[in-house]
Amino acid sequence: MPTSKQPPRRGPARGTAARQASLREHNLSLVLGHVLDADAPVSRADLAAATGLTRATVSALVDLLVESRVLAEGEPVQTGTAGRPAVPLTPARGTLAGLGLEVNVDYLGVRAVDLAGDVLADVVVPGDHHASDPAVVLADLAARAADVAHDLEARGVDVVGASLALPGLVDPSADRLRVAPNLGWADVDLSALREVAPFDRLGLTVTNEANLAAVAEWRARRRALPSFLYVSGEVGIGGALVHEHAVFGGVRGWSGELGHTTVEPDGPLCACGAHGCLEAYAGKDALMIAAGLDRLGPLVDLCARADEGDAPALAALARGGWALGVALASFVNLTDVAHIVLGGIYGPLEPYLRAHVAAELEARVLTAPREDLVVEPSLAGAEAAMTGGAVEVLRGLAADPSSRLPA
Amino acid sequence: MPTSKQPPRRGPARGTAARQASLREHNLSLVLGHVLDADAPVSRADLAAATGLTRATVSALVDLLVESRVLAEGEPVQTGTAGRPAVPLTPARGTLAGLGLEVNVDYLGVRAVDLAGDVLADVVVPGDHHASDPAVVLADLAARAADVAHDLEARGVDVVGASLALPGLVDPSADRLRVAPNLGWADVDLSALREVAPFDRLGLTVTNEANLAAVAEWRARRRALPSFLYVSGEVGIGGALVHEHAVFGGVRGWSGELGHTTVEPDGPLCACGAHGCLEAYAGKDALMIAAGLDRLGPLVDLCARADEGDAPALAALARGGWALGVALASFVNLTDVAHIVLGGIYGPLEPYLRAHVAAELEARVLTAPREDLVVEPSLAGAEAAMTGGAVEVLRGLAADPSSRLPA
DNA sequence: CGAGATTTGTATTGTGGATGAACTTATCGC
DNA sequence: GCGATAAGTTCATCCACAATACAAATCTCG
Repeated sequence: MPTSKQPPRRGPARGTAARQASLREHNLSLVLGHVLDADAPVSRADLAAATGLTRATVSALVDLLVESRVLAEGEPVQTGTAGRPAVPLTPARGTLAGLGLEVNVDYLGVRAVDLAGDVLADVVVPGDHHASDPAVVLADLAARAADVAHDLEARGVDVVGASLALPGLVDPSADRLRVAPNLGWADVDLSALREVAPFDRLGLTVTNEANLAAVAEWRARRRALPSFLYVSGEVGIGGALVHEHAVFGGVRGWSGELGHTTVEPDGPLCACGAHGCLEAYAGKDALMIAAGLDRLGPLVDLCARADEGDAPALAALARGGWALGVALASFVNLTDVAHIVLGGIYGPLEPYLRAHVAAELEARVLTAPREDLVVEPSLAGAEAAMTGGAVEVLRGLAADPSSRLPA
Repeated sequence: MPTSKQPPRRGPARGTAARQASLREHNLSLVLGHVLDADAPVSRADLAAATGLTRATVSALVDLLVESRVLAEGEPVQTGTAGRPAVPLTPARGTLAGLGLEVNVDYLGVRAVDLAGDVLADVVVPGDHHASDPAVVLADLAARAADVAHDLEARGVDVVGASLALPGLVDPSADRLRVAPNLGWADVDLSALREVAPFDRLGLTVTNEANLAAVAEWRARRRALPSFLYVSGEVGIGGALVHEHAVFGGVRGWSGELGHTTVEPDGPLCACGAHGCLEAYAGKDALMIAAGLDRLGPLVDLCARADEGDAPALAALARGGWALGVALASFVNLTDVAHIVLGGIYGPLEPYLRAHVAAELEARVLTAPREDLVVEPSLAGAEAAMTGGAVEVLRGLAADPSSRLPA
């Protein structure tokens, strides 16, 4: 999880001493998790059966969660069966919200999501941030975030945290953005941002855009897909592996540079200085240029050309799809992931890429003859990373609801 | 961890209800972990300071662990400082042992290791298991394991479990070996093996050889390297990523087929049916044949030729090292791992491969200009997977020492 | 329509494990 | 030998969950 950071320890026996209060924390999180994951409202009795706790214990925990506005009680409904009707419990609406922020090449924005999944605020500001000044852009973003937080709090919503998505390599330990090629940013110190309102109150975590988009995808699939690879196609190509409902964040906290998987060692020169990287075949710039279009033009131009049967466009997509398939096949052999979600520009392009990707996967994945490998376009919607950031904040809350309990 | 298997759940709130006994389990494991990780014997007071538990609680926990022969108390030593001398606590020697088993192409064996790291029994039987009959080989292995377990128990050693390493894709959910190309095994049902002595008593987990070798490497480095990539070079090439002291086991429990990373999409045909896989450049067979040697010959032949300056041998190693570097660069870009350990045949070959690997990493790894990336030969010793299997059994014990408490 | 059955949720008492303070044990320094 | 110091133990207390009993709300059936 991008949010959790433990101090480094020498051995495998991580963690800290467990005391009585730890039981509370664990069981609060357990109960809350069951309510959040459920498709329909559940009762205290349901929770007791599902968790193995007694009804008395569940009641005590639920009362705490209701009091702290995390859960809401509905009106009892007659189900037609014998017995006292159950009180339905649901995630509270409009009480607590996570803030998801994003700076990307062509927009910035702020989105607030509550525990029920409702979007309480949504600000998306188009703009060209190519070669922009980080200080200016981030100050603009902070001001808009402060406005949103202020409005929400006036409406009685507690904002519990904020998460910023950036299209680049983030180093959480050094608290800086290492490099975001498409913004033209490098070595941006992020610690100063945490001193600025509203982040001085809310806190702020900064994460790679693909990782947070993957969280949004996970939620969009109703938390039902435990493991998948999210591929974020933009100018660069990011990947985020979700494994057992957790984003695998790379060894040092940043990762997923799928775009710099080598496809052909002596292939075209990539912006990174190496030859034959996936990005040089299947990044947005590479596709647009190969199709004879403006590098900065809208993606729909490429789709339109392809629909017309334009030969250069089709060739660009075939080559991009082929390269993507080669890179994904290696990735699948390494991780055995069985589900691949194509996001970013690959969402709309999926119909054009599909066959080319599938052919390489079929030829190169070891388990292809025996196992199903699903490749699908993303369901996470527009500005997925903004949604994912907000969801990630709420996931942090769900992992430790005791932090929100009234004193 | 290969040993732990939870039932699949829908959401992120994994785990089960925490009750009072959970505190004991957690804190027992915490205390034990500190003793196992320590470089020197520690006292109860040290443990209290390190864990945050009170001395009273630590004492109670340690007494349980001593009683169940997991920890041993030494004689108090005068340290020269004031105060009552501390009782040094160490992992018990010769009381509990894990059994590590392995079937590989040219040998099979059984190794027993205790909590102190001593090898209590070691049986390695050379033999050619190319195209062998799984039933015959596994029956042979079981008989030798039973002998070892019997001898140990006659010496008062409790054997707490067994772990089998196989050079292939293991599917723990279906309880079968899917395929082990170099043994010529495919779709071997492993559940029957669990009914045979001694595994009917000891239990048995089956894991990919590279994953267990990585565990051995982790221990050989004194548990001090939390994250690294272990590369197992044999006829095939496996990889195991250790992340925060845990083996990343792949999404479905098997993984790490580094050997089938595509190096050149139109490269030489690989045994898997695809073209240009790493294995076709840098697998043992590929190297030997390219050097003009017998595919099945000993590795020292290749080293000898290289030492003589034999041109085909040097060319084979250059090409293999180049391909390995290309594949590892993609892997590093995906995971940001900062430490690569070369095991199997790459241990002895490391001096010959080093420069070629490093050149490609330097050219292709995004963070190469800024970050140190260490590539080293393995320290885990011969038959690393056998050691790793035994260690893994003991790690399972350390994670839940309450299971060994006397009733 | 009323008595029993059934299920939900609450109140009460008991238990296990950690805490914290006081106590005992063993050594050092003077 | 005596105080200081540190390790380890004893014991009363607290806290969270378990178990049991009970109250509340609905259905079923005579």
